Amino acid sequence: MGAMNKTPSPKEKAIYQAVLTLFEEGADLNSLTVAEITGKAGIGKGTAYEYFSDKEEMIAKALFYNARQICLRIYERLKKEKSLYDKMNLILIKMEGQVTETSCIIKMVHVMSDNSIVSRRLQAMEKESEKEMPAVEMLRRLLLDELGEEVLSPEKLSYLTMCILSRVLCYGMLLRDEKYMPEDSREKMRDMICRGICREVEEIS
Amino acid sequence: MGAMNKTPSPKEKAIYQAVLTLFEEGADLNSLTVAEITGKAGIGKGTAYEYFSDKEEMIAKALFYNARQICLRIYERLKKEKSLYDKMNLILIKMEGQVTETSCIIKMVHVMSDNSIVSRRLQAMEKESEKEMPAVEMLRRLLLDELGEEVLSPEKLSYLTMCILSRVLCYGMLLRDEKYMPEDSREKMRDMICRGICREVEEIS
Amino acid sequence: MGAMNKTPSPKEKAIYQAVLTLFEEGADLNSLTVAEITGKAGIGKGTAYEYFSDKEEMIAKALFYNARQICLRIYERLKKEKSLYDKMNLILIKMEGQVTETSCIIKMVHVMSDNSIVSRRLQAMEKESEKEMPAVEMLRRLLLDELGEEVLSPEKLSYLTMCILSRVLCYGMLLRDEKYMPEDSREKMRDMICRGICREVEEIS
Amino acid sequence: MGAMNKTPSPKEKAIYQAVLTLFEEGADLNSLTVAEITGKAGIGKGTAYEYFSDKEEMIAKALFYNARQICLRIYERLKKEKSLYDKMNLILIKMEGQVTETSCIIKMVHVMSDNSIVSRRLQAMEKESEKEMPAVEMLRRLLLDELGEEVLSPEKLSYLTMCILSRVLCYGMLLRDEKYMPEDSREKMRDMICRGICREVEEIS
DNA sequence: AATGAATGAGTGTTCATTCAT
DNA sequence: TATGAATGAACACTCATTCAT
Repeated sequence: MGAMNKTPSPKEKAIYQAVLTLFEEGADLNSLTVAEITGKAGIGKGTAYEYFSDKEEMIAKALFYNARQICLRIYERLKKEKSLYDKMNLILIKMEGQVTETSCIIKMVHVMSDNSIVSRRLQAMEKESEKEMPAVEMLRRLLLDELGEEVLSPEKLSYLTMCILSRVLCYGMLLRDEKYMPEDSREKMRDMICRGICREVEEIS
Repeated sequence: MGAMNKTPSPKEKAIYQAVLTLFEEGADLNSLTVAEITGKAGIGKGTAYEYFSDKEEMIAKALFYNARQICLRIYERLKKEKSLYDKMNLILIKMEGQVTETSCIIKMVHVMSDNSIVSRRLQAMEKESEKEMPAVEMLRRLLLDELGEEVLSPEKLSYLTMCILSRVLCYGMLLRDEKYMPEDSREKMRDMICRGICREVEEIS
Repeated sequence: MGAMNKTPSPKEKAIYQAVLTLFEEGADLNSLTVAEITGKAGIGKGTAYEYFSDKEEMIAKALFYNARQICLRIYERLKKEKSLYDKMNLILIKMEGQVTETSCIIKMVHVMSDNSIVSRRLQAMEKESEKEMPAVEMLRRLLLDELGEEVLSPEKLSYLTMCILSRVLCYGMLLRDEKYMPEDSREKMRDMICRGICREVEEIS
Repeated sequence: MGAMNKTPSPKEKAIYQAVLTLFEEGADLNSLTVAEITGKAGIGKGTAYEYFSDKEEMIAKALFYNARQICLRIYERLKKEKSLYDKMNLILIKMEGQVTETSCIIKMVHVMSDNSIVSRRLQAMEKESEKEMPAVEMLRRLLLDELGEEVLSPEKLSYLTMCILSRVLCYGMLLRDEKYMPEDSREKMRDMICRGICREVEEIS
């Protein structure tokens, strides 16, 4: 019932933050335990159940909330960059390093395509709140800022959004597989990706 | 060392097939149980442990094996298509429908980026067997067929491979998020994607 | 560190008592199951793991605690006997009958010399708590009461302690092997043992 | 059916030897597995079941057989020693060191007083074969050699046998508890024990 | 006779969830 | 409202035993 719209209570925030921290510490979201979460949050196990109906809700809402906060933050930061190229480049640079803000967002994108219970919760939340995944929302806004409202058909907007998201995932995968990549090689790679995105946006719009 | 190279024994195959079937039935790979797997495979629980050291190995090897088989099959099928555009389009078409061969491959790509135990197993297998993920291997081969060996620098080849993979993932996500999309809308989307891929390949190579 | 020093909580006591009861019912300590123990203790299986890290700890601590309690009780009882002969005789008499308090102590002595996990736990507890096995502690105190502190060299004290303990074990074995022994025959045996002990104590001290 | 009386077949001997070796390697008799035993014996798992009805029989018979062989060997060796004192002293010296022939015999004595299945098997074998535990048999023979047949009442003979056995156990326990004991200290201890035994034998006989 | 692949009953342990305080 | 002790269902994994070859 639109829980997503209210400002979370301090206890809820504590849970959200705990999940984020655990994730940043390298935990596997699928094997997080309630004890770990509430322990990290500094509240009692029973208390968590006053605010969430079960473990999956804790994690799903935490992912959603955190991804949203991070996206808002990144969005503000990106405003300072002039060109689309620079904006994209900044996002890619932010993906380097083991665990980053960005990877939390990416994680959420990933989880969306599990068949896990958390995944189904996230999808339900998306439906219910009529909000898209924060990452998608951010990229869409970025595109609208760039191209002006209503220039694009919804289809093209969807395409371009996903297109950018996929490039970002792509860079993430490259970083994983060839993490020995030296910085100058990474720079070339980022350049190819950013130019690819810009080209595509021009082409489509 | 290189267990991946041997032809799997009938029992191993039974396990692999069972995991595939369960996945096709919508199971969450992270909450598969050994009892489910061996039950579906029609063998005793203990028997599985004669061939695999633990549950994670069963699932990881099953994913790897199945993805490989499917990729080989798709690769053969793609040979019949003349142009890169048609090849890509066929891959995308194959992704439609709730559970498909392709989505099994995509699943494996996903799992690779969990922090789950299965994920770590897959990564170890990749290292050890010195084989890439089947999906990557297939796309790379496709590109080499298209452009001829050694025209591309390894960097560009990696980039293009990931680039295509991420587009495919992207289409998968679009299908999920807006699955109400009517067929003609999907067709437009596929067209944009395939053209995007072709454009990129030309541009880079 | 020194968990042995605290008064056990009610749940811990329930576990200790359950192990004792099961042992009295003739169970093999090596094949006790957690389900049996917690069932007999009247608590949930999970609860036991709030107080003990694993099954072996349950059994080892139970043996230690029970043996200690029993030894304290016997020690008080023995104070009423005047002579060493009478004290020893009382201990031997207490050993008759299939399952007795004494046999619980003996059991612990036995377990100490397994290579079982429980055995290693007991030995570790002995080290850590810097307390000897309750049976040894009791006999040593008995000897000190008899002979006065510091009359004996530590070596001789150790020797005499073990000497008595081994006689008691010996009587236990005789009872097992020739349990058809009529009472008057047993009495003669006890007499020989007690006289042997007294003779030895005099001789050595 | 008196299986104890026949010379064991080569496969049986292999099992017996395997159990002995495993024991010498520090295995806990309670957690030996059939796979370990047959593996060490170099025969198939199924084969073992042609000769033994179950795991417990394997272990019980192995203990009995091995203890018997060892006792015979020790008995022959002891003949070379002139006095009872020297014989006893030799036995004690043989007990030093972590795992020894002697400790195998002691182990059997221990197992006899478990409530384990193996223990019950051993007791049944003792009954059925009308043979005592090898260690007891050996000590009894030793005493008869020393004192001549039929000087002693059966009761006194039993007492003295157990008396010696208990001293040996006693030394074993001392070695465990104070294994830091320097050699000269151990020598004193052995002296006390041997003199104790001799004194007792004289006294009683 | 000898084997070892196959089995599944049995066990230790975990952890989401509840509820008395 | 907040807690965490208590719970027991659920699960991975082991291993004695069987039986087809």
